[in-house]
Amino acid sequence: MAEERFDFREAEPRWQQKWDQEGIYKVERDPNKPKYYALAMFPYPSGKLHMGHVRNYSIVDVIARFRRMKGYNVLHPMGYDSFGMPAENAAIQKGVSPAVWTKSNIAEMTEQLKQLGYSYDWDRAVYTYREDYYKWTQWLFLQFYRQGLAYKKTAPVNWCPSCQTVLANEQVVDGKCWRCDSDVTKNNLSQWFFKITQYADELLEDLRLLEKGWPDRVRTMQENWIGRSEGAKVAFTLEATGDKIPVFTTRPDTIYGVTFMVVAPEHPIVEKIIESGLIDGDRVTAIRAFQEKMKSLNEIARTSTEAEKEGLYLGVDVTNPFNGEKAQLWIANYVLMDYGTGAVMGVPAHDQRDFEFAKKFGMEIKVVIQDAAGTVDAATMTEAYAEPGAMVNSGPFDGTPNLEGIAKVAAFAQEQGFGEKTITYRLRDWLISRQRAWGAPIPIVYCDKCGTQPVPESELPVRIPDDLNFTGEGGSPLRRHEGFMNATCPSCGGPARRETDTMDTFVDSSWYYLRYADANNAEKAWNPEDVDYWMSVDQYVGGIEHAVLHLLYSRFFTKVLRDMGYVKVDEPFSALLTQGMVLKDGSKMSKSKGNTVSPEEMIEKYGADACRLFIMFAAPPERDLDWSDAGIEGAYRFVNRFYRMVMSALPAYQHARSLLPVHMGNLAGFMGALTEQEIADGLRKAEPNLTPEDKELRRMIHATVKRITNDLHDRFAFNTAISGLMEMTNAIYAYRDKLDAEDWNLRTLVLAEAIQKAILIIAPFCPHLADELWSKLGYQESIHLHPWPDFDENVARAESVEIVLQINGKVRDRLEVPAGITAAEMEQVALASDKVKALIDGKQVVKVIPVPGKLVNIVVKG
RNA sequence: GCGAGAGUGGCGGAAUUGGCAGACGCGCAAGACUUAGGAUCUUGUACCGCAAGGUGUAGGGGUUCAAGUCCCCUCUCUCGCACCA
Repeated sequence: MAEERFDFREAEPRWQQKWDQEGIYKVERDPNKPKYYALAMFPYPSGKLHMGHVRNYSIVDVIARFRRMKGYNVLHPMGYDSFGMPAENAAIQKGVSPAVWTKSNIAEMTEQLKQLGYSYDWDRAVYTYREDYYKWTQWLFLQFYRQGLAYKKTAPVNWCPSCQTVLANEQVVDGKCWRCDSDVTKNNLSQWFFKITQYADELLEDLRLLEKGWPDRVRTMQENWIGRSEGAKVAFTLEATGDKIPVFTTRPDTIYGVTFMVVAPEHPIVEKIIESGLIDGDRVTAIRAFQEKMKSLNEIARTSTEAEKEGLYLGVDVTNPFNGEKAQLWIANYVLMDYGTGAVMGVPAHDQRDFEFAKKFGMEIKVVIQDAAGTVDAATMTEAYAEPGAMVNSGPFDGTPNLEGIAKVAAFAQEQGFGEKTITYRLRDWLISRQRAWGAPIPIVYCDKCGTQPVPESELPVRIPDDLNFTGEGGSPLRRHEGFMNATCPSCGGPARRETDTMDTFVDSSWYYLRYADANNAEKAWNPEDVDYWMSVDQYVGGIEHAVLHLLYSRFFTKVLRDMGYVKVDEPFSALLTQGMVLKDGSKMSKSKGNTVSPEEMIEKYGADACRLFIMFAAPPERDLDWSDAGIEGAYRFVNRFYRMVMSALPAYQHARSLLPVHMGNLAGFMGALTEQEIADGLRKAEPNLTPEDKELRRMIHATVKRITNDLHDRFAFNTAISGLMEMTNAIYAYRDKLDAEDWNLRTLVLAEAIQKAILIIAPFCPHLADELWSKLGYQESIHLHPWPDFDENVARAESVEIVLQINGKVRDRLEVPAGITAAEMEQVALASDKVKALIDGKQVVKVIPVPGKLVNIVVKG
């Protein structure tokens, strides 16, 4: 008996099959229930699940199961983000087609997900690589195109030499490719973009809607990424050619302090100056050398704060439109072509970076903001003065407080016609072209006569041919596929070339959460009624690495689709939980370090339930979790301890049932289960016979149910919820040992109630174990369709509580007092305590502070 | 450099609103059962001290009857941004 264990190897697959057959996790729209959309970021089908996946999906599964039991209509779907490089690499290396490789990985991962007992509605699975999905990705592209939100332009773009494709800015991390870590270079190419900058302001503003639901960290990261900056644009004049060079500045109030100007080495004005013949050959050679040097450095090396400031005088001067003063024109490493206007005014007195540059190259420092004491002095200053002050040496603005000056100077420039107030963003448009074949082809053809033509919607999808030749050389295989390349122009019917770039896989994942609402629609991307019912996602869970990638793109998509009338929500994800990583020995699991833990082996050894329980118990969800082999052993032991607890209580449970009249619900016979109502009614009858131990167990159970419910509902404190469950289990063990079998009567309902509630609570964490034990109680229907246990406030309330007596804040005694005790009574009993009396003897009681139900602090002197 | 988060026993972590620091688990120790146990059950387990008692939440200071929690300074770690004009 003592060695009895939960036979997970037999029971887990059996329950999985039963759930599948009965379709208990399938979900439809239901106007009579509140809806709840629980979503995990869908995986790339790389082959096998890793522990990070298990953690992510276990968290969402617990949330989904809990909400389901709480009476919500829960949408909990899963799918695969299944376009992308690894499939193509497999094709190149192993000669297997990307589709075959992807499909077999999906099959394997789906099998694993099923083994873990996740409550997905598999009928709603989405697979981005399939025609029935990417047809709609292409359709969405056409909608964007029609709105002018998809456009093609030639620009310097990020190029990953290893992936042989361009990348969006968000996909370049520290100057390296987010996927393969190679150094990214800049290439000038004609590429397709989505105009995400058109939504920059709203994407920033609406972060406020997410204040409650999203972590500060992610909101801040998006805020920084969008990088809104208010200021002014002012055009300086290159007298020699008459060209205007606009600069962007956030400090127009310092414009009278300009002593030089710097442009990016690749700024077009540089070419113009060279072409104009204004400067001699030696200088041209020097400029060329400087440009070459900058080009050879990657972005990080060139623009890091650590890097020494480098610059070169171009030999020409510009004129400040405010005062007509001349300033030297330079190029320098620290000025970036793709931010602002690529040109910066140099105000060394009031900008630290300009100060350092001026010091190094011997430029004049001119003070135009003065502090109250008048101590800012160009001759003695050792760093830029960036504090507030009054404008000086600033013509008509002298005496103006500089913070007011910012707006006034900008307004003046606007009046005079050489500048304007403006806002600059760090955010760039989203480059979506990829020179890869395993993605959704961009539905565009090029006709010599008619130009760029969108593929008509009726001709979608533009299919990826299944006879592509993956060699790894010579660019995308689509380019070499004649059948794909050659198209007819939808406008004139003449011969045309097809666009051979595919879309960034982040386009696929920017709308998959909408497709889940209506996953099998062959006529439309989705039916608005379904999307309106299910959206927005109530709880989204995934890794922090998508803070400015997927999460920003999806927000953008939602806003565009809202403006086009396809969705009604402003934001796709009302609440976001970023789960921590799963570590081993303090560092990230990786094959190269050899510190991986395979979910497969863990499930095989301890079962899915133990695995899920450990991962939910070991750390709060947003924190990193260090995998511990001893820890999962502990979870495994608990699963069995729980199982034994219920099994050993079954005779008492059955005894209680035999004492109750057979109810309608129990007509199935003696194997029928006790309903909550029957237990509650029976306990009411048994009330006079209940011993203090009985009452204490009931109190403990009800109080703990309350606490756990709160942990799960309000704060995703799965770890403390599980510790509560363990405490319940410990209490039931202790109680059971005292329950004398000779003395059985309706009292055994106390135990019946306790185990029933405990099984219900463990259900979201250990779904197989719970259903197994639930059926042992006699229930025919799955526990996962049963409501979450409730608790009775009156039962949960303790009759007496232990209070602490403190003297000067130190604990000196403890007393058992009635729960409803008043502050005055507390004070009285505290001062009556022998221990307290002895300790305060001969001292003066200054103050007595009673805290109801908790403690009394006696402050004494002397 | 800027921004965010974190720092609590041997370890993972708990303390929800300023009110008993260390719940729960791991590990360890002892006992019971046992042919045996790495199974199971029970008990103990922050530190110092024989004890009474004292000390203790990165370090220092402060507010308060009372501080892991609030305020100020310092240190360390993690993450994000990083010459953004």
